[in-house]
Amino acid sequence: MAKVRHSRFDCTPGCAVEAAVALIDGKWKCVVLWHLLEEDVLRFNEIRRRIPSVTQRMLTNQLRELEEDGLIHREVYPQVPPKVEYSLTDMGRGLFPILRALKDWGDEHLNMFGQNGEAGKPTKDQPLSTEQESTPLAV
Amino acid sequence: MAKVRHSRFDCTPGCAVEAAVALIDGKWKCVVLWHLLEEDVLRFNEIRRRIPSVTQRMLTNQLRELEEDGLIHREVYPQVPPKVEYSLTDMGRGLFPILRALKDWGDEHLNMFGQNGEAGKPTKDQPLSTEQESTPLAV
DNA sequence: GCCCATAGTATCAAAAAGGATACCGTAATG
DNA sequence: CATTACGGTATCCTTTTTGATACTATGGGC
Repeated sequence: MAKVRHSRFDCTPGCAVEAAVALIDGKWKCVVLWHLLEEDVLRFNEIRRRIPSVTQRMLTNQLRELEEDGLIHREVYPQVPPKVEYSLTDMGRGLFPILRALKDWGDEHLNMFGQNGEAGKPTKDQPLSTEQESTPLAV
Repeated sequence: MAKVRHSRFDCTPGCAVEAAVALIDGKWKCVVLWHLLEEDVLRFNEIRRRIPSVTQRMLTNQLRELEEDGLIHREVYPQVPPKVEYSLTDMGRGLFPILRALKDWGDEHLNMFGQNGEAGKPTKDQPLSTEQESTPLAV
């Protein structure tokens, strides 16, 4: 994902948007960023414990990509039980308005989730797809 | 993508964020949304012409997912040369602050793209060669 | 001597996303 | 009669992403 990210810039007005989306796109990146916004500094397993269902490999991947993109800083302490601290860079902290806007939108429109877990899954049995009966007439 | 979207809500503070990201996640969704923000109403092939490198199948997919998520409205006119109009719903228009924030961030931090096709990391592909900036770009 | 914690790698397999191509039915156009 | 435009489907294939599992090195506690 971090490899071919900037391969489609044929969308003139959406370039920056897409580029920014690409940075926070990833199954766990937002959550990681969010936790780092809250806690400032976290070690690898601290993050892991805060996101129970992430696997070690995925967390490593996401952290590496975030680091490549300059959003987080990785500080390795040459200790023998390894110690690695993750924190946001200035650039990463700059994402706050985006995450804020995302969260606001989500809170406003998707607040049916979050309280009861799996609430509405509008996959294929939701009636909002085919408006067969009320099609406006042609001109 | 639209199928397993709400399957990981174990991230207490990031729920809404992730849910919102999931909606605009997809290779062409942002661009489509952006164009619809600009033009209000567009037909299928109008969108297609504005995004030259999207395939018919992908555009259909993205539009269907956006529709499923309630972000766009699909109006089918029962004409014989088919006519389908796409427009944003209120919910879709509500995404504007997000896209705005994304674009601002991108403009601020990634402005090395878009003007001169260097300075980035073109990776292994073509270094984003087709960079014809000629559209009005009113946003 | 054995096990745990730390922060990862390596490898394989499955699933999802995306791309390429061909096809559909009809109306108007040439 | 053939072609074009419209808005898609259907099918096959490749690439990308994700998951599961096993493995590493080392020091300290038991």
